[in-house]
Amino acid sequence: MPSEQQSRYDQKLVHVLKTSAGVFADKGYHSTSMRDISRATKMSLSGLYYYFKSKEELLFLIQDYCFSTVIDDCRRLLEGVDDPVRRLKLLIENHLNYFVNNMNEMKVLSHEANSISRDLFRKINTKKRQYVDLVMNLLGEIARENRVEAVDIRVATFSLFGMMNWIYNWYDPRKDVDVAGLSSNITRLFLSGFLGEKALKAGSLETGRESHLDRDVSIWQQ
Amino acid sequence: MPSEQQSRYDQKLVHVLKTSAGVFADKGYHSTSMRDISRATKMSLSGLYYYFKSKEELLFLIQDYCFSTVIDDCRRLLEGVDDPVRRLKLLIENHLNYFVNNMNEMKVLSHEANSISRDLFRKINTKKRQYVDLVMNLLGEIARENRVEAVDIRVATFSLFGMMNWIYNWYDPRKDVDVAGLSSNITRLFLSGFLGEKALKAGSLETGRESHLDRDVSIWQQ
DNA sequence: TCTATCATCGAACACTTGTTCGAAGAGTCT
DNA sequence: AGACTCTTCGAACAAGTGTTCGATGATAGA
Repeated sequence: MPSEQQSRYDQKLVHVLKTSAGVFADKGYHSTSMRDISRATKMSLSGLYYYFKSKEELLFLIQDYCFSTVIDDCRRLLEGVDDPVRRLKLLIENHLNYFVNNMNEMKVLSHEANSISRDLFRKINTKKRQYVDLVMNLLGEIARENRVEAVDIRVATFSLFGMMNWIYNWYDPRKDVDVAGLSSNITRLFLSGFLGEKALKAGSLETGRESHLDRDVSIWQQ
Repeated sequence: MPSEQQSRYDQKLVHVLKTSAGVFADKGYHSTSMRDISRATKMSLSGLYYYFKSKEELLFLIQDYCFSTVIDDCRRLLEGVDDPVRRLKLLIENHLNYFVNNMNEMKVLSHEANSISRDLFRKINTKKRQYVDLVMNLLGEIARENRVEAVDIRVATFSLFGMMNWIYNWYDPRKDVDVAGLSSNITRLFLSGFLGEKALKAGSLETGRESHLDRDVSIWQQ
């Protein structure tokens, strides 16, 4: 519904990207052949190259599109929210929600980060660094406000990312708690861990089920 | 010193495994060719096949050897320790210490878990499941003792593994805190997060620098 | 020194890989 | 209809893949 303004080209490109992401997520980038992609997309081998000029660019398009959306959504969500703890909670919620609903793409993004050459890697990495810095600064702010001590901010930052990004290794939507549960669990786990004994004083830690995210679930809004 | 009982064969095998692990960690398993391994080990292409019968078995040997050591070390370390919190702390310490000192092998183990075929995958996965269960039971015990509520044990378990296993994506021994610091940070982060406001009551959470691990640092004890 | 096992090697094989190219189909305008 | 661009395709190529095989050097026990 959001826009039938996409050209046939865009629609098909999106279809190819999504399908390819599924195959990459399943078999891994390097052991997926262009023939596998051709089979999955029901397009001829050479026909694929009308949409990108190399297998690597295909990977890049998936990663870039996917990551850009996470960041944009995040920015939009945090707009106007000042309390850093609240900001962090929203960020975690957004990240996990997106991850679970676009597991294939996010797995490719997390797992194949180094399967890409220098130039293209740079492009994605600047965005990634911005995102990481956002979290790191947020944690720094929270630490200052709550006089958190004896915690290395870098370790804390990447511990949080580890908790969130590792889920593609184990999370099964059919067996495990739903996204809201996952989100509140990880938020509580990390935040009260980070704040330590000061967790209660910090307030705003109610694990309410009131999700701020019932928006579209797909990256490619198709 | 632990044993010069190794035959020339064993010594060379270990050398090949360690070198290969380095290449795999660097370029990834699937985009490393046997010719790359041949170059790195300074052995002929065909000569390699005297030590394993396929590229996949090489990967398996690395993973199996590496993971077996982590588990064995862990078992030995936990022997006789009863307090579950203490047990968990030792486990985390062991895991991280091993990870940092054998970054290549552990990266291959974490990152290339699915690059292996069904049969061999099974072999490693039974060990892995034992290890995961150990942690999961430990957390269950701790949760019961301390009346931890509103935390999904499975989420908590894999969050911990996420924190620990993600480090190959960011940890740089030259820039970051040392292993002891990493260990105490993550332990504190996770444990006081898991216990929540009951962290203090649980005691034994002093982040003492008294490491229980000044033992051998290499997997292959060469 | 002879011999049997261990360890290594060069050369080749069969196969898959990513990518290209020219041609032909589909779609839309005049 | 024709003309023009957008999209798709089959066939082929050069390069790289994992693996095998028979032969040769090294090693150590008799």
